[in-house]
Amino acid sequence: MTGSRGGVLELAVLGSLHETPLHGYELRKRLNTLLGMFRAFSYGSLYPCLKGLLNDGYIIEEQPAADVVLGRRSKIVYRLTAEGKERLEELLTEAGPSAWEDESFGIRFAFFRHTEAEVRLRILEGRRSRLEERLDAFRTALTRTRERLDSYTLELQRHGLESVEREVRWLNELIDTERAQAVRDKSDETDETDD
Amino acid sequence: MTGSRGGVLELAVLGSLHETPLHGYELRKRLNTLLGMFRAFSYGSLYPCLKGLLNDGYIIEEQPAADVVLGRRSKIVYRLTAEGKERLEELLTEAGPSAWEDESFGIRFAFFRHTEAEVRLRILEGRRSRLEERLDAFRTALTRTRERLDSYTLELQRHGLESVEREVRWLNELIDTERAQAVRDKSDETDETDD
DNA sequence: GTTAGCATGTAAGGAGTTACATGATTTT
DNA sequence: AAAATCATGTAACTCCTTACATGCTAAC
Repeated sequence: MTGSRGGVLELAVLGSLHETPLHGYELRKRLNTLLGMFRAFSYGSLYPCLKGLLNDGYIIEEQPAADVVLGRRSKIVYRLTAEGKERLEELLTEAGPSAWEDESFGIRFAFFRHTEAEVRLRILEGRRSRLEERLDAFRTALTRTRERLDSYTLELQRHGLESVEREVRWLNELIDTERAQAVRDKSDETDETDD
Repeated sequence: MTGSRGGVLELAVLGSLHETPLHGYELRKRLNTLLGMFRAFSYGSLYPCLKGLLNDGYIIEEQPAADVVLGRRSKIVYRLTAEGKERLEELLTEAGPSAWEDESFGIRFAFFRHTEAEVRLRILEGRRSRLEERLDAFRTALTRTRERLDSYTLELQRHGLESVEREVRWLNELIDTERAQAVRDKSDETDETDD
């Protein structure tokens, strides 16, 4: 509890290291491949973040494997500790605004595999209402302003609107799938107890 | 040249005030309607920005109109100065990476009406190659990593990929339109000189 | 008469980036 | 032997947000 980084990088790092131990350079590449369409991190933020996580005991330097030992130093491989796993779980459990805002939703979704079904649903629904608020605000503003906008502004808004509506449809499908899965899980449970 | 704000807010403010004088509160609402689907600014950044622009002589406080005078003070209306118009033109003329990155492209596009046709084309093309780089990097990474990803990660990447491809198609259409317009403008010119 | 919205501002801080500095290792 | 890429790190800075502080005005 020393570093209090609280950004989205912390989650990204902990989540990545949960899959497999990695060194900084490789970690960054993975992250930027995983999230390439949404954002990219620089070394200038990654290394200090790793330092902080190390300091807090969430990760440790792994003793190098036999085949990497001789001669070549450098390459500091980090591994998640038990405290780190706990911390990651804690981060993945909170389903608040910080989970469905633009900057963080992508990373949250990327680690849905490790997120509880209930939390997944609340995050998807939170994201959806966030976007719907945006659509409502836009439509309200449209009726309020009786101004003629130029064609570029109009085209920008049309495209933005379409993008958001498209994401809402995507979320609808995901939510349906999650709900169906939840029902199936429940009936499985019942079947078992009914036997 | 004192403030050196250099952010995207400066452009947004100068661009908005170029259309019509406004006070801070109203300015923010307009901006957040105009760019609502992409981003939103807070008062905490807007007011200091206005202060800086005022200090640099890019904007001035307008003497209140007769109908706003009596009783009610507050409401500081800002108007673009000649220097401010020059500064705006300067900002709108530079067609570098700062024009087609994620954070700034939307605002740049929103003020395309005030941007030269040539610069418009270069920004649209710059944005497109930026996105195509992203697509290439992704596809390269795909062939490199022979790892099985979980369904959520896969779904995230699929959606991200589709979003970017969709924007590229949108840009293609815009570029075609711009090019056609440029040709038409040129032939108009020729017709006139040919007479 | 109190809530909601209009209106302006500041101080502290967050979450990153850029640019720099350094060196090992692999490829050409 | 030069160039590219792998690898780690820091200091200064940027741009913006959050939270706070203040007061007016309109609507219910």
